[in-house]
Amino acid sequence: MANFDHKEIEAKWSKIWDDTNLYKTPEKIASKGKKYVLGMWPYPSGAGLHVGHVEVFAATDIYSRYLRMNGYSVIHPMGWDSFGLPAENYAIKTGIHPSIQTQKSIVVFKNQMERIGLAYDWERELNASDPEYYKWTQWIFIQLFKKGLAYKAKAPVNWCPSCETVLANEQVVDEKCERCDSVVTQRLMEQWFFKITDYAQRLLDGLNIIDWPASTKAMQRNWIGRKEGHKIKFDDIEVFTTRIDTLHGASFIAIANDSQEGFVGKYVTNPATGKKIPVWRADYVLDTYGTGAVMGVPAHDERDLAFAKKYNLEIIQMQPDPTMEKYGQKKVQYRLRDWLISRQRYWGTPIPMVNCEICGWQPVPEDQLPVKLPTDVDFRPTGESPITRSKTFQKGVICPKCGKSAKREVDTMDTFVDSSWYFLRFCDPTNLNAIFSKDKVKAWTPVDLYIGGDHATTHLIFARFINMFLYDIKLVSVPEPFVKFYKNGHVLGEDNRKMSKRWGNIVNPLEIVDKFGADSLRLYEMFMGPLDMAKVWNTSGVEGVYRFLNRLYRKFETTFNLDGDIGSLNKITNQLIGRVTRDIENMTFNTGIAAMMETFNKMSDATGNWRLAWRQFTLVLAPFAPYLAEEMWQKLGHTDSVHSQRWPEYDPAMVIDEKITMVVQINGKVREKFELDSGEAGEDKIKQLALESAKVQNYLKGASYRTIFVPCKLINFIVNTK
RNA sequence: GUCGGGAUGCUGAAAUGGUAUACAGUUCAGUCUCAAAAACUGAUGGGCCGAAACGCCCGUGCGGGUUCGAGUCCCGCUCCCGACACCA
Repeated sequence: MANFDHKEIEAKWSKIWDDTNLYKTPEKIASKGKKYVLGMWPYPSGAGLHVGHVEVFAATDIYSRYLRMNGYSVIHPMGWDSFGLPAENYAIKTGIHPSIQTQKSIVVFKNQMERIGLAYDWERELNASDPEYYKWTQWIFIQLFKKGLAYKAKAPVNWCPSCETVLANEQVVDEKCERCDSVVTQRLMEQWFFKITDYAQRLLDGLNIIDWPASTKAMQRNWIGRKEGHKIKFDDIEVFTTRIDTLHGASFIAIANDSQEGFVGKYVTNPATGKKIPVWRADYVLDTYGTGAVMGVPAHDERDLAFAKKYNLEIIQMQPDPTMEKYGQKKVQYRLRDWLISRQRYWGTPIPMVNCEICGWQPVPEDQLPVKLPTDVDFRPTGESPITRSKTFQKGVICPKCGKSAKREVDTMDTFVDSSWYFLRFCDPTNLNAIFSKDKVKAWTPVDLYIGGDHATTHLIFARFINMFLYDIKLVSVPEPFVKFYKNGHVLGEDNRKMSKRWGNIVNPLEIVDKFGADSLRLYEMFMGPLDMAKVWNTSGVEGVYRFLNRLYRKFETTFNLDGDIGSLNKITNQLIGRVTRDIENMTFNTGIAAMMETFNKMSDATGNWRLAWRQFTLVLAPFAPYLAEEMWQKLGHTDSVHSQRWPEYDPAMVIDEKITMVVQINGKVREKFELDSGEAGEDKIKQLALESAKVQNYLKGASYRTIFVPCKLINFIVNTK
């Protein structure tokens, strides 16, 4: 028998869903309430959608469809994190402007997303590199500046001498440039920072009220790195320590070193002992943490000991003494550092600041936003920001304060700024007068379910920070933007390695769609295992779910019209509804799909009203396999979409099996099984049956015993051996 | 080193403290076919006893413990993955 024609039904239903605007976000929120479901917006790369994207997007798609069927008003939007280095590098190589390449990639991505049946409201589509979007990214920068939370200061940055450009930390791998393998050096440059350190404690506290994976929370806690300790003065040198109880063992002071290790040539007083101790420069002391100086206690710290041994410094043996606390002052120290957002790159949001020789840095007046990215720019790297070379960018720029001629900032912002607030703009994506309407954001936020990669110490902390800032200036109504976050595990290539051109192990999701259909692709990726675990791709697994869908549809075609009395079918589909409901709620889609397969396997032996059974099955299948479910729904005689139906109710009374297998254990080992009517499976009955069994008798043999009875499960005879 | 997560058949994996290996894949055998593919049926942790059936033993990384009963809880390890890392 022929397989169902996935290409035909996908084309047919895609068009109808599009024409009827089926996935439009409702204007008014239903009495049941709202749900905001979001997958991290992707960078639209030239390579098109990756199977890893599909995993995230299929998961939010299933969940949002389920919530919609449960009567919630659901917002499930999508957009493009389109600024960034890959497009710029491509431009350097080919001369094609990044906006052209980006636009092309977006078209490809969007097409591919539609082909895998993702239920997005495209009327809310956003694009980070669109001036209508980055205008408001700039606006946020100015609000931060006005509150003293954006400032410019000298800072060391990563510099690739061969590419002649600044690199982000993520682009430095083992101290080498990710692209050309040159050793990266540090340069001191004037940079813009966001003062995220002001929010350190609140970012830490907020973790207690959100439902995130333990690992992501732990990473953020470590990153913030709160430590309670003491500041201690050794004359004019102040140190930070968490072990003030070892103060009397401090035999030297080590300060951060900007040239070479060695004795500074001066002594300071240990306040606890009154002794003079030497001050040394040491490699292991960081300028950026604490006070940039530590007290050296060789007897209690390995690094201090190593240093003391190396330079033959005194090692004082002692026991910790809590009374030392009186020599210091309590101090909370964080590891978190301010967020460096300047980039000497072209393809990003221009920093909306003007430098005046008299008035200093001034924000561009808000009515002059956006500061548009100039198009007359040679992207080739020369060591300065490419925008410097624009002939138009600085034309007629005046200081907003004094009106004299001034210069614009030529750096752009880190793309993580763009993605720190996009989830808010989705609530009111086309607003021309404001960043968004407060009411609309209040209505839809927080995000109820957020799924994506584990950017614990980048995107996920930056977005919390920006949201918290917007909360402080009363634009946003909740301090935490993402109530529940799920991270997806990586999908590895068939050879167990990260998918990469280098290994030639990349699976193109669209090839899978062509061959097996969008439903099979979705189902397979969800069936592979738990969402957050790393998975290895296996194409024969796709064939497995494909076979399942074909078997299902063939059976459907020959039975969907059969009416009949309520038979065993009704019970199995009721059980299915119960299981799949629970599995979607728990985000364990793999077991939900297994439940559908199991149910289908059972259906071949069952009897009853097939039409009713298929109706239930189709509704349960709909979030997972939207195309096939829609086709089945139509065959069942409906004229409206399966995706606007209510999620089926199940009758708990129907779910109880009338036959129960009771197990008889002897000392915890299974020795006998009985099938019983559920009404009869009481303790007395099962005990009587067990005692009648020759096998059980053999084990009991007149020995004394007691029993443990677990209703509907088992009876355990504990025999007194000896 | 610190923090987090894991370890179950040949593989992906399932299992509110209660019948371990559901659901798939793989492989093998069979049906159909001139043949192959597809589809369908069956088998697929190790061992023992057997002609077969029935049955028995061992099995969830290792060693202990709690419990009538442990993949699951507790203590101590080993290994793997991820993040951070001279953070005082």
